[in-house]
Amino acid sequence: MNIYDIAEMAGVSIATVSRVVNGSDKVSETTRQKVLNVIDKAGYTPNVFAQGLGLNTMHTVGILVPDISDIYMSSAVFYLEGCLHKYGYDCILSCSGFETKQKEQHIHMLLDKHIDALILVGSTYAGSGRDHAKTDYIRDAAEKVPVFIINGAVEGKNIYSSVCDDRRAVYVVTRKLIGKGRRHILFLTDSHSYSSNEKMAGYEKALNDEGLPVEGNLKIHVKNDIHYVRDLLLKSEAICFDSVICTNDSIAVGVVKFAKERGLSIPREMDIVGYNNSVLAVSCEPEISSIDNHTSEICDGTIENVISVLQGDSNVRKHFTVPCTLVKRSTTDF
Amino acid sequence: MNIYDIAEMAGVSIATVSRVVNGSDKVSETTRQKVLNVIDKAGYTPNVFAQGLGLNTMHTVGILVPDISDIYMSSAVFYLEGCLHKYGYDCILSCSGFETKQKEQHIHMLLDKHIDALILVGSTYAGSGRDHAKTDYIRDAAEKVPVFIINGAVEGKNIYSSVCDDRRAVYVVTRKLIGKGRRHILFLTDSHSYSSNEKMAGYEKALNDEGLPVEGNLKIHVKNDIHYVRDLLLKSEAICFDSVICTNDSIAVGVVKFAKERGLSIPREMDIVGYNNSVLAVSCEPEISSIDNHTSEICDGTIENVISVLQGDSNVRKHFTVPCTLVKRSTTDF
DNA sequence: ATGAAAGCGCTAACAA
DNA sequence: TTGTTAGCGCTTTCAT
Repeated sequence: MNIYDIAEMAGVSIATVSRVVNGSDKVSETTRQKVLNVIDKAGYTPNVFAQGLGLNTMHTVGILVPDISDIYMSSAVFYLEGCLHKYGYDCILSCSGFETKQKEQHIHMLLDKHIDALILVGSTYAGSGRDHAKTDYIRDAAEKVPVFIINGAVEGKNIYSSVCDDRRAVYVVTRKLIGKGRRHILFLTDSHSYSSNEKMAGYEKALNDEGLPVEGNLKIHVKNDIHYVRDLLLKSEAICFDSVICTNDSIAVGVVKFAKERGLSIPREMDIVGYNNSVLAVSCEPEISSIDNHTSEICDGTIENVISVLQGDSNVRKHFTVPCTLVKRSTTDF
Repeated sequence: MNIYDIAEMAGVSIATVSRVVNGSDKVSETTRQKVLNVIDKAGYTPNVFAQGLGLNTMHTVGILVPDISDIYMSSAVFYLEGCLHKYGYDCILSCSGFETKQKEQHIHMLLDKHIDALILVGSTYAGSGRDHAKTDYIRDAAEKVPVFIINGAVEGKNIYSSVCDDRRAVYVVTRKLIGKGRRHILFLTDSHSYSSNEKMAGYEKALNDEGLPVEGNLKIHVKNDIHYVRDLLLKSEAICFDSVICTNDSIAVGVVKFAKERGLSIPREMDIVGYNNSVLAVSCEPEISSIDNHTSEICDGTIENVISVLQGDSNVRKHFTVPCTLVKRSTTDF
């Protein structure tokens, strides 16, 4: 069942069928209806490969994610897919892990499929935000298709990025903590990504602005694992702290478990702040105050950009920022 | 940069290039190397649309999921994508929601892309397992491509299904509960899916086998929402129960919150069993004993099937079952 | 072992 | 408004 069959059945040429299928206005209403009827009866769908060959697009965008089983990224993909679907785009999903080699390999595989755009989810793709060379592979990809980064900033032609204002969010929270009287604020992260660095920058700036020292042993890199974090803190009797800022909720849950094990009263003796405002924040007791990075807004905004760029719109923001907000629960009292 | 360019540069015909690219053995080693060199230098990749047009495949499989932000499904997709990638397949991901209309629409969109196979993740696609007509849309899809169901059983030509032995797992746990002396076991589910029904069947059979009545008000459908569950139970003073089996961990967390609010000692005064053994089970306090349905095994097994079917292998299991196991934590003591 | 040429199903430029 | 036809880049049959 191809365009020739439909043309014959409708008594028109394939060009006319093509026009009808593609909604051209250069077809009389009569023939349009005639063709539409035939198409409907025959249940005809254009062959996407042939369309792709002619137009060099199959209306797909590639979504690259380090780990879709991560609760934050899966919800991002959920929003992205939903928006894209509305605009008639399908998405090819690929999980690259966190290693550069693999990231590049996955990007190649996606580019080979002639995707219309590439979306990189998570700041891991933005490198540390310091070493320019480490993001060269993104600029390479951008030679072929527009690249959109969710929560990461990379400079380059044909690259569009979005971030949430992590630096500011952590800055504000840290100052609140200090204002309340905290003096030993632990900063726990599981990553060296752009986003993680931004958060840390906010943390350090707040300390500086308040005239407090930035203590090296209060900035710790941990595994993204509840029990690992709990056990690490239980073992680390040397470091003393009275509050904790975590770069995701999973880490924060580990801290809550630590505090309970130690018999600490939360938040009286220890404030705990999580990140991403995921279901993990409300699954433990006390429920965790968590910084919400408004994933849905970032994703919506990004897809708008994607569509604009694909439609040749020139007024597209190369970079936009979404504010973060602290969702207050029971592990803080400010 | 196309096959003609390569042919010219290598001084051979496009047919030869094609043979080399596709690993045909009807090429002399000399020319193979010559062509390979040119391809390498030029950085040539075949146009997948043209390949697709000729071969009617682009080596993609469609993955349909009701909600990728769900922690269980995102980890399933994680395994699936990983396996498929190994075999050189890309996956097109689509999130259909739980409504039949939408499911069908999404399946159509996937089929239009000429996917090589369709994977349906989650028992929501298998209907209740009772009403045959409700799964007709799956059989329709199976006319076009082989369909594989993760955790659901549907009969039909070209349909391959996999389930975990939910019925047995719940049966065993329920009997353990009864053996321990529990007499009012609450069963909480958020779905009417095949899997949910299986779990309930195991629950009921255990009660029957132990000579206990199946009380209607102890089988409750709830929303998949921690606070909703907690509040519902707090309000429901009329129903009395001494233990709870939940069809996912999120519900179980709600029950834990309820029990703590009521000041109940867990598991002395109340046993709680979760499902899926997700991170939610270990994020609360006490940590939840949860039935693990071995998602990775199901996914691995399914992808093996996918590859076999696509390679024309005839010895493929139409249906396989993976056992579930209870991961014991602190909300049970047997 | 290699090449010539006919499709695969569609879009779009050009003609009518 | 409609039709004719030349690609799009590849695979594959059939010669050689």
